[in-house]
Amino acid sequence: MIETTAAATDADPVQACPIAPVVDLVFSRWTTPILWTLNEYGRQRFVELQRRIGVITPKVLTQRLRQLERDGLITREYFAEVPPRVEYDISPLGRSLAPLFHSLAEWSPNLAKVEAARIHFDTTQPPNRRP
Amino acid sequence: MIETTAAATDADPVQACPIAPVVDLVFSRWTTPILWTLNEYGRQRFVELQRRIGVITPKVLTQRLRQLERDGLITREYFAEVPPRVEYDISPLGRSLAPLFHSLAEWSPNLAKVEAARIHFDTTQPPNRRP
DNA sequence: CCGTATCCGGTTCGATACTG
DNA sequence: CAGTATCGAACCGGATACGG
Repeated sequence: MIETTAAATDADPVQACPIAPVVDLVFSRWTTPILWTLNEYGRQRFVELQRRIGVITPKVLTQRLRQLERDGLITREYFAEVPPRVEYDISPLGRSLAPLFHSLAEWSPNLAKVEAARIHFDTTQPPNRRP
Repeated sequence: MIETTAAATDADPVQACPIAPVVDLVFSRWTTPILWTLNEYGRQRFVELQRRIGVITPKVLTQRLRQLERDGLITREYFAEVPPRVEYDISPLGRSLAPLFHSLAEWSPNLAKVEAARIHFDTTQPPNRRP
Protein backbone atom coordinates (compact mmCIF):
# COMPACT_ATOMS: atom_id res chain seq x y z
CA MET A 1 0.00 0.00 0.00
CA ILE A 2 1.03 3.60 -0.46
CA GLU A 3 0.35 4.72 3.06
CA THR A 4 3.31 3.92 5.25
CA THR A 5 2.27 4.87 8.76
CA ALA A 6 0.55 2.46 11.11
CA ALA A 7 -1.94 5.18 11.95
CA ALA A 8 -3.04 5.36 8.36
CA THR A 9 -3.46 1.61 8.28
CA ASP A 10 -5.59 1.68 11.38
CA ALA A 11 -7.59 4.56 10.01
CA ASP A 12 -8.43 2.88 6.71
CA PRO A 13 -12.20 2.41 6.73
CA VAL A 14 -11.98 -0.53 4.36
CA GLN A 15 -9.49 -2.15 6.66
CA ALA A 16 -11.87 -1.60 9.57
CA CYS A 17 -14.85 -3.00 7.68
CA PRO A 18 -14.26 -4.94 4.45
CA ILE A 19 -17.95 -5.17 3.68
CA ALA A 20 -18.45 -1.40 3.69
CA PRO A 21 -18.05 -1.05 -0.10
CA VAL A 22 -20.72 -3.65 -0.75
CA VAL A 23 -23.04 -1.97 1.70
CA ASP A 24 -22.52 1.38 0.04
CA LEU A 25 -23.27 -0.17 -3.30
CA VAL A 26 -26.34 -2.21 -2.48
CA PHE A 27 -27.89 -0.44 0.47
CA SER A 28 -27.66 3.17 -0.52
CA ARG A 29 -30.88 5.09 -0.23
CA TRP A 30 -33.63 3.77 -2.55
CA THR A 31 -31.42 1.14 -4.13
CA THR A 32 -32.85 -1.67 -2.04
CA PRO A 33 -36.51 -1.07 -3.00
CA ILE A 34 -35.53 -0.69 -6.65
CA LEU A 35 -33.52 -3.88 -6.79
CA TRP A 36 -36.09 -5.74 -4.73
CA THR A 37 -38.94 -4.67 -6.96
CA LEU A 38 -37.11 -5.58 -10.15
CA ASN A 39 -36.02 -8.89 -8.69
CA GLU A 40 -39.52 -9.67 -7.45
CA TYR A 41 -41.76 -8.42 -10.25
CA GLY A 42 -39.34 -8.65 -13.14
CA ARG A 43 -38.82 -6.32 -16.08
CA GLN A 44 -40.92 -3.20 -15.92
CA ARG A 45 -41.00 0.38 -17.03
CA PHE A 46 -40.36 3.67 -15.28
CA VAL A 47 -43.84 4.45 -14.03
CA GLU A 48 -44.44 0.93 -12.82
CA LEU A 49 -41.36 1.18 -10.68
CA GLN A 50 -42.41 4.57 -9.45
CA ARG A 51 -45.86 3.39 -8.45
CA ARG A 52 -44.65 0.24 -6.75
CA ILE A 53 -42.00 2.01 -4.73
CA GLY A 54 -44.62 4.49 -3.72
CA VAL A 55 -43.25 7.89 -2.81
CA ILE A 56 -40.12 8.45 -4.84
CA THR A 57 -40.01 11.46 -7.16
CA PRO A 58 -39.04 11.05 -10.83
CA LYS A 59 -35.85 12.98 -10.32
CA VAL A 60 -34.53 10.78 -7.54
CA LEU A 61 -35.72 7.61 -9.23
CA THR A 62 -33.84 8.59 -12.34
CA GLN A 63 -30.70 9.34 -10.36
CA ARG A 64 -30.76 5.97 -8.64
CA LEU A 65 -31.60 4.06 -11.82
CA ARG A 66 -28.64 5.67 -13.60
CA GLN A 67 -26.39 4.79 -10.72
CA LEU A 68 -27.53 1.18 -10.66
CA GLU A 69 -27.20 0.93 -14.41
CA ARG A 70 -23.69 2.33 -14.23
CA ASP A 71 -22.83 -0.18 -11.53
CA GLY A 72 -24.07 -2.97 -13.78
CA LEU A 73 -26.79 -4.11 -11.38
CA ILE A 74 -29.69 -3.27 -13.69
CA THR A 75 -30.24 -2.89 -17.42
CA ARG A 76 -32.09 -0.20 -19.34
CA GLU A 77 -33.70 -0.59 -22.72
CA TYR A 78 -35.14 2.26 -24.71
CA PHE A 79 -37.84 1.85 -27.36
CA ALA A 80 -38.20 4.72 -29.80
CA GLU A 81 -41.97 4.56 -29.98
CA VAL A 82 -44.68 7.12 -29.48
CA PRO A 83 -45.15 7.43 -26.64
CA PRO A 84 -41.63 6.41 -25.75
CA ARG A 85 -41.12 3.30 -23.66
CA VAL A 86 -38.25 2.34 -21.40
CA GLU A 87 -37.89 -0.96 -19.64
CA TYR A 88 -35.65 -1.73 -16.73
CA ASP A 89 -34.61 -5.13 -15.55
CA ILE A 90 -32.24 -6.61 -13.05
CA SER A 91 -28.97 -7.83 -14.54
CA PRO A 92 -27.32 -11.18 -13.83
CA LEU A 93 -24.94 -9.36 -11.50
CA GLY A 94 -27.88 -7.76 -9.74
CA ARG A 95 -29.65 -11.07 -9.54
CA SER A 96 -26.64 -12.53 -7.78
CA LEU A 97 -27.73 -10.40 -4.84
CA ALA A 98 -30.92 -12.41 -4.46
CA PRO A 99 -29.52 -14.75 -1.78
CA LEU A 100 -28.55 -11.69 0.16
CA PHE A 101 -32.07 -10.34 0.01
CA HIS A 102 -33.29 -13.75 1.02
CA SER A 103 -31.04 -13.70 4.09
CA LEU A 104 -32.39 -10.29 5.00
CA ALA A 105 -35.95 -11.49 4.67
CA GLU A 106 -35.15 -14.46 6.85
CA TRP A 107 -33.79 -12.22 9.56
CA SER A 108 -36.77 -9.88 9.54
CA PRO A 109 -38.78 -11.82 12.15
CA ASN A 110 -36.12 -10.64 14.61
CA LEU A 111 -37.50 -7.13 14.17
CA ALA A 112 -39.97 -8.02 16.88
CA LYS A 113 -37.06 -8.46 19.30
CA VAL A 114 -35.71 -5.11 18.21
CA GLU A 115 -39.04 -3.51 18.95
CA ALA A 116 -39.11 -5.16 22.37
CA ALA A 117 -35.56 -4.00 23.07
CA ARG A 118 -36.51 -0.43 22.20
CA ILE A 119 -39.46 -0.47 24.56
CA HIS A 120 -37.31 -1.94 27.30
CA PHE A 121 -34.64 0.67 26.73
CA ASP A 122 -37.06 3.56 26.68
CA THR A 123 -38.82 2.46 29.86
CA THR A 124 -35.69 1.63 31.86
CA GLN A 125 -33.13 4.15 30.64
CA PRO A 126 -34.02 7.75 31.42
CA PRO A 127 -33.35 10.31 28.70
CA ASN A 128 -30.74 12.01 30.88
CA ARG A 129 -27.30 10.67 31.63
CA ARG A 130 -26.77 7.09 32.68
CA PRO A 131 -23.89 5.69 34.74
CA MET B 1 -54.87 -5.76 6.13
CA ILE B 2 -56.18 -2.51 7.44
CA GLU B 3 -55.61 -0.44 4.34
CA THR B 4 -58.58 -0.82 2.06
CA THR B 5 -57.66 1.09 -1.06
CA ALA B 6 -55.49 -0.41 -3.74
CA ALA B 7 -53.64 2.87 -4.07
CA ALA B 8 -52.61 2.81 -0.43
CA THR B 9 -51.48 -0.77 -0.76
CA ASP B 10 -49.36 0.00 -3.76
CA ALA B 11 -47.92 3.06 -2.09
CA ASP B 12 -46.90 1.32 1.13
CA PRO B 13 -43.08 1.30 1.12
CA VAL B 14 -42.97 -1.78 3.33
CA GLN B 15 -45.27 -3.54 0.92
CA ALA B 16 -43.00 -2.52 -1.92
CA CYS B 17 -39.91 -3.77 -0.12
CA PRO B 18 -40.33 -5.96 2.96
CA ILE B 19 -36.65 -5.94 3.75
CA ALA B 20 -36.46 -2.16 3.98
CA PRO B 21 -36.89 -2.10 7.79
CA VAL B 22 -34.01 -4.52 8.27
CA VAL B 23 -31.83 -2.49 5.95
CA ASP B 24 -32.62 0.69 7.84
CA LEU B 25 -31.74 -1.04 11.07
CA VAL B 26 -28.52 -2.76 10.11
CA PHE B 27 -27.13 -0.66 7.31
CA SER B 28 -27.65 2.83 8.53
CA ARG B 29 -24.58 4.99 8.35
CA TRP B 30 -21.74 3.76 10.59
CA THR B 31 -23.70 0.86 12.00
CA THR B 32 -22.06 -1.67 9.73
CA PRO B 33 -18.46 -0.84 10.73
CA ILE B 34 -19.45 -0.78 14.38
CA LEU B 35 -21.21 -4.12 14.32
CA TRP B 36 -18.51 -5.62 12.15
CA THR B 37 -15.73 -4.47 14.45
CA LEU B 38 -17.47 -5.74 17.55
CA ASN B 39 -18.29 -9.01 15.87
CA GLU B 40 -14.74 -9.42 14.60
CA TYR B 41 -12.61 -8.19 17.48
CA GLY B 42 -15.00 -8.79 20.36
CA ARG B 43 -15.67 -6.71 23.44
CA GLN B 44 -13.84 -3.42 23.50
CA ARG B 45 -14.05 0.09 24.82
CA PHE B 46 -14.98 3.39 23.31
CA VAL B 47 -11.57 4.57 22.16
CA GLU B 48 -10.68 1.19 20.70
CA LEU B 49 -13.80 1.32 18.55
CA GLN B 50 -13.02 4.86 17.56
CA ARG B 51 -9.48 4.03 16.50
CA ARG B 52 -10.45 0.93 14.60
CA ILE B 53 -13.24 2.61 12.70
CA GLY B 54 -10.85 5.36 11.85
CA VAL B 55 -12.47 8.68 11.18
CA ILE B 56 -15.66 8.83 13.19
CA THR B 57 -16.06 11.67 15.68
CA PRO B 58 -16.98 10.94 19.31
CA LYS B 59 -20.34 12.60 18.89
CA VAL B 60 -21.44 10.46 16.00
CA LEU B 61 -19.96 7.32 17.50
CA THR B 62 -21.92 7.91 20.67
CA GLN B 63 -25.11 8.51 18.73
CA ARG B 64 -24.78 5.29 16.79
CA LEU B 65 -23.76 3.27 19.85
CA ARG B 66 -26.83 4.49 21.70
CA GLN B 67 -29.02 3.64 18.77
CA LEU B 68 -27.59 0.15 18.48
CA GLU B 69 -27.86 -0.37 22.22
CA ARG B 70 -31.48 0.73 22.13
CA ASP B 71 -32.15 -1.66 19.27
CA GLY B 72 -30.67 -4.47 21.32
CA LEU B 73 -27.87 -5.21 18.87
CA ILE B 74 -25.04 -4.28 21.23
CA THR B 75 -24.51 -4.11 24.99
CA ARG B 76 -22.88 -1.42 27.05
CA GLU B 77 -21.24 -1.90 30.43
CA TYR B 78 -20.03 0.93 32.61
CA PHE B 79 -17.30 0.55 35.23
CA ALA B 80 -17.20 3.26 37.88
CA GLU B 81 -13.42 3.42 38.08
CA VAL B 82 -10.98 6.28 37.78
CA PRO B 83 -10.56 6.84 34.97
CA PRO B 84 -13.98 5.55 33.98
CA ARG B 85 -14.19 2.59 31.65
CA VAL B 86 -16.95 1.52 29.29
CA GLU B 87 -17.04 -1.68 27.34
CA TYR B 88 -19.21 -2.46 24.37
CA ASP B 89 -19.99 -5.86 22.97
CA ILE B 90 -22.23 -7.36 20.38
CA SER B 91 -25.39 -8.93 21.77
CA PRO B 92 -26.77 -12.34 20.82
CA LEU B 93 -29.29 -10.58 18.63
CA GLY B 94 -26.51 -8.63 16.99
CA ARG B 95 -24.46 -11.77 16.56
CA SER B 96 -27.36 -13.33 14.71
CA LEU B 97 -26.45 -10.93 11.91
CA ALA B 98 -23.10 -12.64 11.41
CA PRO B 99 -24.33 -14.89 8.57
CA LEU B 100 -25.57 -11.79 6.84
CA PHE B 101 -22.15 -10.18 7.08
CA HIS B 102 -20.67 -13.40 5.83
CA SER B 103 -22.94 -13.31 2.79
CA LEU B 104 -21.87 -9.75 2.11
CA ALA B 105 -18.21 -10.66 2.37
CA GLU B 106 -18.79 -13.55 -0.02
CA TRP B 107 -20.34 -11.23 -2.55
CA SER B 108 -17.54 -8.67 -2.36
CA PRO B 109 -15.39 -10.26 -5.10
CA ASN B 110 -18.13 -9.12 -7.48
CA LEU B 111 -17.05 -5.56 -6.80
CA ALA B 112 -14.50 -6.04 -9.56
CA LYS B 113 -17.37 -6.56 -12.00
CA VAL B 114 -18.99 -3.41 -10.71
CA GLU B 115 -15.80 -1.49 -11.31
CA ALA B 116 -15.60 -2.88 -14.83
CA ALA B 117 -19.24 -1.97 -15.46
CA ARG B 118 -18.57 1.59 -14.36
CA ILE B 119 -15.63 1.94 -16.70
CA HIS B 120 -17.65 0.49 -19.55
CA PHE B 121 -20.55 2.84 -18.82
CA ASP B 122 -18.36 5.91 -18.56
CA THR B 123 -16.52 5.16 -21.78
CA THR B 124 -19.57 4.22 -23.85
CA GLN B 125 -22.32 6.44 -22.49
CA PRO B 126 -21.70 10.15 -23.01
CA PRO B 127 -22.55 12.47 -20.15
CA ASN B 128 -25.29 14.09 -22.22
CA ARG B 129 -28.64 12.52 -23.08
CA ARG B 130 -28.92 9.00 -24.30
CA PRO B 131 -31.71 7.54 -26.47
C1' DC C 1 -11.58 8.26 29.59
C1' DC C 2 -16.10 8.89 27.97
C1' DG C 3 -18.82 11.35 26.57
C1' DT C 4 -22.25 16.09 25.79
C1' DA C 5 -23.27 20.86 23.80
C1' DT C 6 -23.17 24.05 20.20
C1' DC C 7 -22.51 25.80 15.74
C1' DC C 8 -22.17 25.37 11.08
C1' DG C 9 -21.36 23.60 6.19
C1' DG C 10 -22.55 20.30 2.60
C1' DT C 11 -25.16 16.81 0.62
C1' DT C 12 -29.44 15.20 -0.59
C1' DC C 13 -34.20 15.09 -0.94
C1' DG C 14 -38.76 16.70 -2.24
C1' DA C 15 -41.85 19.96 -4.65
C1' DT C 16 -42.78 22.04 -8.74
C1' DA C 17 -42.67 23.09 -13.43
C1' DC C 18 -41.37 22.03 -17.94
C1' DT C 19 -39.57 19.22 -22.49
C1' DG C 20 -39.14 15.58 -26.30
C1' DC D 1 -44.30 8.30 -21.05
C1' DA D 2 -39.89 9.35 -19.40
C1' DG D 3 -37.45 12.10 -17.98
C1' DT D 4 -34.73 17.22 -16.95
C1' DA D 5 -34.18 21.89 -14.51
C1' DT D 6 -34.36 24.71 -10.76
C1' DC D 7 -35.10 25.87 -6.16
C1' DG D 8 -35.56 25.63 -1.19
C1' DA D 9 -35.36 23.04 3.00
C1' DA D 10 -34.07 19.42 6.03
C1' DC D 11 -31.14 16.48 7.73
C1' DC D 12 -27.05 14.61 9.05
C1' DG D 13 -22.17 14.92 9.93
C1' DG D 14 -17.77 17.30 11.14
C1' DA D 15 -15.16 20.62 14.04
C1' DT D 16 -14.58 22.48 18.28
C1' DA D 17 -14.99 23.14 23.06
C1' DC D 18 -16.23 21.69 27.43
C1' DG D 19 -18.01 18.45 31.63
C1' DG D 20 -18.25 14.17 34.98
